[in-house]
Amino acid sequence: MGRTPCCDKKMGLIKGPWTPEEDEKLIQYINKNGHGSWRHLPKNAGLLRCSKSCRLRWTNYLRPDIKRGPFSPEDEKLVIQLHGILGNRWAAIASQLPGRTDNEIKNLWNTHLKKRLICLGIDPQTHEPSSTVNGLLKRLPANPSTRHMVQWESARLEAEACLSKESLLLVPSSIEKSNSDYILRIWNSEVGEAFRNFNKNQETACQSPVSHACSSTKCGSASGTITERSLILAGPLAAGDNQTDDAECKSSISAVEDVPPGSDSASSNDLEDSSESLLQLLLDFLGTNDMSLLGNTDNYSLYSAILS
DNA sequence: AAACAAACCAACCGCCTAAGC
DNA sequence: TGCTTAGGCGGTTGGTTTGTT
Repeated sequence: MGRTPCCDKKMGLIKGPWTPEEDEKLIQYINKNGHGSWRHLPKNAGLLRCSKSCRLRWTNYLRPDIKRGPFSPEDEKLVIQLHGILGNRWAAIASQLPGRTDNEIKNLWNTHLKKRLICLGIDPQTHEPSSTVNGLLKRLPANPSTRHMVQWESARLEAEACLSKESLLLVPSSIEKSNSDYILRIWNSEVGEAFRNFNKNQETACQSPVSHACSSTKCGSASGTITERSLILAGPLAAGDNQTDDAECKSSISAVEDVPPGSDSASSNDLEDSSESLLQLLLDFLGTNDMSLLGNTDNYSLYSAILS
């Protein structure tokens, strides 16, 4: 069936770039009256524009709280991290970067960040390692990456749950139910199973089954997992961005290739690593009631470990 | 200086969802 | 309950700018 176009059948509507005069009309009208119903705004404001066009122009360009200018390395890093969790949900990502619009972030991703990930041999959609970089076969992680992929998928589910939960928080009676639903969801996932297995293993191998002190941290041993690659990617970004994309790619790739040969031995500890992160993920989730989880990456043990 | 290519980004298009009737 | 519609979102396009030969 499809939705009826809001206004494209109307004759005489202007399309294409906005003129300063149109911008001024829109700004003055909204400042005076608020946008109210977007459908009636063009007529009331004296604009020969479709309502969608007006809304888009306002939200993506004219809004006073829009932050113009280049993205900082921190912002770029955050976008990469959030994309790894949320996927192409630009609006959700934008909500974590005040003053930035979904369109802006989408453009940033499509023109810069995606290419950098590809250069690093990372599939920008799945954030999984791909098999080649610049035609060269790259070392692929074995089981560890699989675990991390599962972990990341779980994190994505969690983030989506958080997004849903945010709206449910307004309905007190649903909070308890939704909390348990999310936890149950994670618990029943493969990650939850890994977590339970981890506990079993730790009971025999360690005195304190769910103690952080019990797990060794191997953040420095980049075995090619996506979280670690994200760090590698973030390096040149944080170091100041005067390099060209190509130069960034080369330096980043060399960083990947410079991983000491013995680093893959980390695989013996991968279950610990993965499960430790999972544990923290669950603990963080239990203790988190709003989107600050996504806003502050330090809450993610994954990131805090990586970024340390 | 001109031609071409690549990069950038504003804007459009169409689908989805939720609210209202 | 089902239909209509406004608003919102993500994908894509195409015009403009910048860089390279």
